[in-house]
Amino acid sequence: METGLTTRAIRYYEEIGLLEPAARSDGDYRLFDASDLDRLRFIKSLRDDAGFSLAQIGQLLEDEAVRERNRERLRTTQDPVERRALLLDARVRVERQIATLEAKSARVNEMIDAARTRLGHVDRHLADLEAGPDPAP
Amino acid sequence: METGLTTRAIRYYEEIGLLEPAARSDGDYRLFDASDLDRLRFIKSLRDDAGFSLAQIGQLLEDEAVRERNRERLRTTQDPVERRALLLDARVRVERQIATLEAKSARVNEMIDAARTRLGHVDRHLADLEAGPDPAP
DNA sequence: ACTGACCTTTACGTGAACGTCAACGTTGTG
DNA sequence: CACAACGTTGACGTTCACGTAAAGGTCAGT
Repeated sequence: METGLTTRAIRYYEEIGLLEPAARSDGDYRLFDASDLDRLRFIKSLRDDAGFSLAQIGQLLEDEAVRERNRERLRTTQDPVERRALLLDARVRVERQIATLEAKSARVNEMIDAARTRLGHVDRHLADLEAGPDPAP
Repeated sequence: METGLTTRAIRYYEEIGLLEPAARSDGDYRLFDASDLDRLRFIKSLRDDAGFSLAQIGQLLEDEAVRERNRERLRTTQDPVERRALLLDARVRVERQIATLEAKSARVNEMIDAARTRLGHVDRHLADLEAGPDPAP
């Protein structure tokens, strides 16, 4: 597949409600437009690169969807109380997301720093070897 | 448990060789010292926070172990050819680790940025609501 | 119209990462 | 020393995220 995902994986994502069922051709073939492909690539990246479970990906995508719906609702209501409620709800969702993501980022960055330090050590040893093979004890 | 891991999980990690079998008491109870607990917490963090699979965690830990052994070997050999080989091997390992980690970090940071932007929007809307409820169209 | 290469669903299989139960031993506490 | 509350090892069960075969339909090319 174009996206690196198998047909089976896409079907599974539809089954568990991670994706809206794709459009179909006359002969029941799934049809994907450019935005569908973007979405699929995004999911794959979250899964492979960021290491999220499908459940977490679902949460993130659903929060996005909720946000879309809330934007719509924000435009159609003038009631300040409801507007405030919608916005506070949105704020809670986004802050929760950020906290989750930052915990992950912090841990990964710690590991990158540690690895960089190791790389530095290795390179220093290599340079030593190049410069002065068998130096004085 | 102290670490948030269940007994079963720890047993499983021993089974698959992720951990060296823990020390045992007279009655065959597992005994953990402080460094064992650190190690367990580290694994849990990699799993939960960073989202690595146990296989990946095993790779990272094994690379660490290989590095330890190589350090030992480096101290005991003077042959520049072997020293160079050991160091180049170490370099490849570390660079592969860094690449993996940076891909993950980049993706996560993208998502954090996106989330922060959303949070900014939400806060601006909330501020608008606070300042001027029902402004002129 | 036919072939081969695609797609479809249904349904069972699989590997990872444990959970859970049974049967039993150990250890701290009254 | 009794006993409740912990631990131990099998061994089977479960959830997630698909893989894979079976039985068929579809589409492009000849």
